[in-house]
Amino acid sequence: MRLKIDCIMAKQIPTRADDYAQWYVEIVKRADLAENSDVRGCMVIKPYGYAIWEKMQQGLDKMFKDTGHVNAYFPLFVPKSMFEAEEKNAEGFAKECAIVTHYRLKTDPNNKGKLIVDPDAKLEEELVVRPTSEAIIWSTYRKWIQSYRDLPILINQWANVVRWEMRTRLFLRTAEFLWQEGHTAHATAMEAEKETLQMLDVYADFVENFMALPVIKGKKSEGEKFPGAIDTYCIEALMQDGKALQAGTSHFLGQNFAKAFNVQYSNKEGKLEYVWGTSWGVSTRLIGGLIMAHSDDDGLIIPPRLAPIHVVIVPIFRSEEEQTKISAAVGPLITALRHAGLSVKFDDRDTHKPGFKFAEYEMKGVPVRMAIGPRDLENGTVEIARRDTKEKHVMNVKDVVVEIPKLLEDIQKNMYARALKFRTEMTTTVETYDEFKNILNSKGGFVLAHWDGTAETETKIKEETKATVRCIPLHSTAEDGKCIYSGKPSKMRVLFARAY
RNA sequence: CGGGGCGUAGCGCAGCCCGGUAGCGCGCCACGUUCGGGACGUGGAAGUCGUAGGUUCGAAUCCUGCCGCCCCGACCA
Repeated sequence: MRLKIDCIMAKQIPTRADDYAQWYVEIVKRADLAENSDVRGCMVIKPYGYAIWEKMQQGLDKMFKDTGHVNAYFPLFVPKSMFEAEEKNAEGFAKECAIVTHYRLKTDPNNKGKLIVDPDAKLEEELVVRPTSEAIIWSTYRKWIQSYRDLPILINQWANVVRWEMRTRLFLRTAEFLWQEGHTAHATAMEAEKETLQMLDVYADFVENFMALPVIKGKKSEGEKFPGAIDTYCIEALMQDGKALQAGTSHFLGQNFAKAFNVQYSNKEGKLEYVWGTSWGVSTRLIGGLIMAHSDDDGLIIPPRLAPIHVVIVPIFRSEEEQTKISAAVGPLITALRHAGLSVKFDDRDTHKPGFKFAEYEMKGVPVRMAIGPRDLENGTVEIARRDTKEKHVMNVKDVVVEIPKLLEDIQKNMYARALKFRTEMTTTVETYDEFKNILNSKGGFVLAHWDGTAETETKIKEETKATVRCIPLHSTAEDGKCIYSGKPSKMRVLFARAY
């Protein structure tokens, strides 16, 4: 309470060290990314936040297309009987489904101006609001697939889904969220497995190169895998508070959905076989990860490749005359920078002072700020400030168009390097359960430890420490050891962490 | 669903215990001075006190019902 008041007075937000969760919420709100709506658990994504999502969409969509996928759109509603066809999938999501039971309202005869659900308009069959689209998509694929010639089907959809979570947090877990879900169908298991891993690589590539966030690729344990999948692969990223965030998943579905929806094809020998499937998705949760991984106590820091605005230009003037002169000088610069493919904002509002604008764009995480005042006009210079390090330096106007793109690249690289260094420092290898607990309670982060591979041990560790097996890393070397909990033999270390 | 808390101006809150007809900060509007790191002064607008009922001469304040939200837990791949 006291902290809150102080923060408002000082126009500052709680620091990460003070209260990480509150810091996160304040960044989201003050950077104008999103806010809680009047609908329980659902957020309004504001223009600036949505612009980041659009950047993510553009980056991912191109990568999907480059790997042969096309976009399509399937219905929001799934008839209950269809939803329950794949048993494990249905069970896994049953507890968090919103269901449509009626199709009409009517005026309340006992309460003027109010509406009630019309009891006569009960649906013959309830409609589930999709928490994920495997069911509706596989029931459609059934109609599309007869022969091996119809395969593979490589489809992605950009959509919203609803999962009625008990507790929600802006971007990280909301009742409705935006995502993309890829759903592919293949003739062979090998091809489907290859697709699963290919998309995992696409996600890792995107998160590392666009979001500047290193990830660990791995496989989920039996207990953590997607309901209805044979194998779930994931990428795990580390946030600044030492907790892990699952940034994307790619599932090898085997023939589970093909069998549930009876999707068969004739192979070259004329024999009927069940189709092999995959699904994979990332969501607006990535925005939450972006914030938690990179931002600082002064606000958001957006990696240039996802920044809606690359460069903001703040003119410094006292009189209208000065303002006019600066605008004239800035004009060609803006044109040149835009020609270089950059998104440039010239903030010449005279309703706010420069200091206010500096703080505002720092809060919004704009990678590069350029200030131009009377002094610069005389010297033919501008002041350049980079958001990631807060460093400022004076630059000749003639160098701007060449130097800014280089600077943006440097910021992108620096952000990745910083996040990688953090993750490296926050990854600990332990041999004993005591060590394991100590690390979790002192510094947190990723912990590499031996595990016997059983669900019982996983559950016990989770109950006792709140840490879970994030994944069984794909690229780690086999190493004989003993499970930290049970002492049973283990062939390799797995990645543990407390997670979002 | 269990435990706790809160609904008062756009936002954040005080007032409630001890009933007398609503206040503070930020924001907003106007004017002036400011403008190279979140400016200041003066004036101003803005609230059926969540909702329905009860007690009372009188209710933001006391009582009861209802609604909504938040936090902790359970839940959440």
